[in-house]
Amino acid sequence: MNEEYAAKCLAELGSPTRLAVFRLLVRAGHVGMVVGDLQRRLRIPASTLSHHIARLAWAGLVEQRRRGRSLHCFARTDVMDGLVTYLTAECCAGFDDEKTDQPAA
Amino acid sequence: MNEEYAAKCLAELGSPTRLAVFRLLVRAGHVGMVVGDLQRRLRIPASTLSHHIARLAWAGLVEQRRRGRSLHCFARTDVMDGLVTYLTAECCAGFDDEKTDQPAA
DNA sequence: TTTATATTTCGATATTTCTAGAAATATCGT
DNA sequence: ACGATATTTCTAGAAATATCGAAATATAAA
Repeated sequence: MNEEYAAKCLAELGSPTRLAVFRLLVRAGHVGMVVGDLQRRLRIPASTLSHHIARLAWAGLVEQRRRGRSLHCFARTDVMDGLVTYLTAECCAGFDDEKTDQPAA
Repeated sequence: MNEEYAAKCLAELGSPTRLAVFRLLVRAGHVGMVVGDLQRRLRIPASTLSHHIARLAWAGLVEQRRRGRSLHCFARTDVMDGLVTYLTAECCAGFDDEKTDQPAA
C-alpha cells in the first residue's frame, strides 16, 4: 500500500452507494453475492450498480468471478486490511508531541 | 461515526492532494502547519490548496485557527481514529466463515 | 494610514462522476 | 436455434469537482 493507491481506494469507497456495496460484500464473506442480490438489496438500476461495482473492481477492492449466468462478487478484505494498516500508520496519531517532546526537559 | 459520515470522510481523503495535506498535518501533530507551509511543501497554487483544505475542514478532518496573519491547520486525528475504527468493524474481515462456520462440525 | 503578508473568495474553464435507459453480450435450459 | 435470465456497455445529460489567476479580505508592521 502506498499513498497513491491508498488515495484511489479511499476515493472509490467514498461514495455512499459503493461503501454500502462493499459492506454487504464484507458481510457476505467468501460466499460473496451476485450482482442481482446486490441490486435487490440496494434498489438501484442495474446499469448504475454495474458502474459502481466496476469502479470497486478497478481499484482492486472487489473481485468478480462468473459462475454460469451470474457474476459473484467478493470483497478483497486483504486489500482493505492493507488500507486500514496504512491509515493507522500514516494518518493516525503517533507523530504527536508525546513522542517528539523532550522527556523531562 | 456512521456510514454516511464515513463515506464523506473517505471521499475527502480520496484525493492525492488532500491525502498528502492530511498526512503532513498528522505528522505536524498539535503544532500544526500554516497554509503557507503546506503550500511551499506541496507546490500548488494558493487558491487550489485553499480549496482542498476547505474540503477537509468541511468534513471535520481538519481544524483551522487564525493566529495573526496565518491560519494554523491541524489534523483531527480523533476523527481519523473514529473512521479507522469504523472501517475495522464494518469493512474488514470478521464476518468471515471462520466465524460463521460450525466449529468442529 | 500606507504597505506588506497571508489566505480566501470569485469567476471561468476543463474534466470527472453520477445516473439511468436502451442496446448488446453471455450463459443456460429446452 | 430460441427464449429467458443476468449483467455489461453505450450513450448522454446533469451535477459535482478540480484548477488557477485575479481580486478581495484580514491582519500586522512601519
